[in-house]
Amino acid sequence: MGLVQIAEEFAQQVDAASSPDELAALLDAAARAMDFRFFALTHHVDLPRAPQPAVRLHNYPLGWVDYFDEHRLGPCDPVHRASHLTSVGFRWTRLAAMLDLTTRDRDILHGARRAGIGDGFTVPAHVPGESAGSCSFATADGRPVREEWLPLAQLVGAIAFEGARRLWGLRELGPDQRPKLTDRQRDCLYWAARGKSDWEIARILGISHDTVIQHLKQARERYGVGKRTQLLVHALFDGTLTFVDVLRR
Amino acid sequence: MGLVQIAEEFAQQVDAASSPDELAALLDAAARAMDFRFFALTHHVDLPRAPQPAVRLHNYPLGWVDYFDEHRLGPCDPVHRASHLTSVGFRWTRLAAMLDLTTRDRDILHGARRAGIGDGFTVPAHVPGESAGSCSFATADGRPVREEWLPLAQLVGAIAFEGARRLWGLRELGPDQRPKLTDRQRDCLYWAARGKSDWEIARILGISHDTVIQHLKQARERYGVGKRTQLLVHALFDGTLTFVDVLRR
DNA sequence: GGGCCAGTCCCCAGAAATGGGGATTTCAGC
DNA sequence: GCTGAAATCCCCATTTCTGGGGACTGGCCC
Repeated sequence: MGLVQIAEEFAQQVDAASSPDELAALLDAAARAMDFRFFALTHHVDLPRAPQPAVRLHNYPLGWVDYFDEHRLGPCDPVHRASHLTSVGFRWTRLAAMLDLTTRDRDILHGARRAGIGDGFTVPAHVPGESAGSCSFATADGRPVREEWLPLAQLVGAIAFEGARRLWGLRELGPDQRPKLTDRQRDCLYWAARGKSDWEIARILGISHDTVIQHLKQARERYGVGKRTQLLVHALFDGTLTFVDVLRR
Repeated sequence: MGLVQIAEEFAQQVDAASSPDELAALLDAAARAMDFRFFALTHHVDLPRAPQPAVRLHNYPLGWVDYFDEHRLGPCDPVHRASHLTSVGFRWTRLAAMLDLTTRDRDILHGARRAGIGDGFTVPAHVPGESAGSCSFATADGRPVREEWLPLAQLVGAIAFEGARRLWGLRELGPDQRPKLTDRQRDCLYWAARGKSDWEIARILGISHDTVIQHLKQARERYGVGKRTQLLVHALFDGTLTFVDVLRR
């Protein structure tokens, strides 16, 4: 069976999974099939204090997990930090080239090795507005990473992360929970998000100041919020606006 | 040659490419190899310090590009909006399920069809705090998307995006140029994002109204923006805040 | 025709945010 | 012991937003 067929089958199984445990089992099997020993799919947060729900699935040795949590490595683990710098998977051997490794980083990598974790490959996964995350695969210490599996690992990691997003309900909005804005309301909100005042928006759209106020007023009503900031967050969350829209020059 | 071999070869070629034109040629060839006709790699950037040209590589028909620009569709293209809601590639047929399509959205999709663009597949890509974008592949109108190529399209899209980041020099800017907020600034922003007024935040945090104003003032300065809305967008984009934080009840 | 909705415009009063000045304390790092 | 950053507090004036009232047009659907 070709690698891509494996990826497709994996995707179907992930789609069918209905619990984090099932997803973990699928990842465990996939990791082993690719000659890895460990997997770790996680949001990069300080888990002990993070607001739920943050994603974390793995089959790392317990000793390592305890160490990790005790030292609050979520946000500072070098593998996680490196995964914030790229959009495709990378081998851990490239870490030193991607980051300036500090003494502490080296300690962390050493600690992992002592816990039995060998070489690895990490697939970053980011969705704007959500915690940064990644899906890593690692060999048992002493065993090499098999290059020929890495493209598949990239696919499997991405698919698994998206599956986790679904299972954790990170973007669930009830059937008709999504308020709809009119085109004009969205126009106004778009410029408001870019930091324009109502008066400036009026000039940009060629309508009166009062009309802009009116559109934004109604947009707030539709989302049931009273503040421009909340309106913006909701619109970004449900895809009415995107970061690209708002941040682009 | 297996699909994964194609991906590996593509990755090597992208690594070797030394100009956007070369990358475009590689993408054109890859798209055709996957039975697509068009590709479009758009890469929108937000780097307050170093103004970067936005990346746009594509082989769309000129008529469509003109239409797109004339009507200033950039900010509202539904494909771009959807690409911010997921971490894996999606077929355009799923757009309606991912977003509420407005009349204008349907017009855009119609316009694309009239310009000869058929069905497509879009791979989102995001690096927190730095850039977001996507790589799309589309068939000529009337031709179906070949499902069996989509896993490869996912790989090719991701590799191409990362190649564009390299070619546009985005990776050399150093990781930690982006603004960091102090704990207190983040506390204030967190509550501001949830719609609290400065006065309410002061009561919640047990500090004076003026101090809250001060923290938010300095937070705006760090991001180089003048409005609360912009501050919020930047913080969400680079992961300082997440939707989970802000929308959780 | 009547109802509904999007879009446009107008008014007002009060609350909130922004941009400018200041200031002190505490604590970590050199 | 000095420096710098963070956190705290205070004042001012101005702009901007929010919530409350209205009104008129042009489509669309039944």
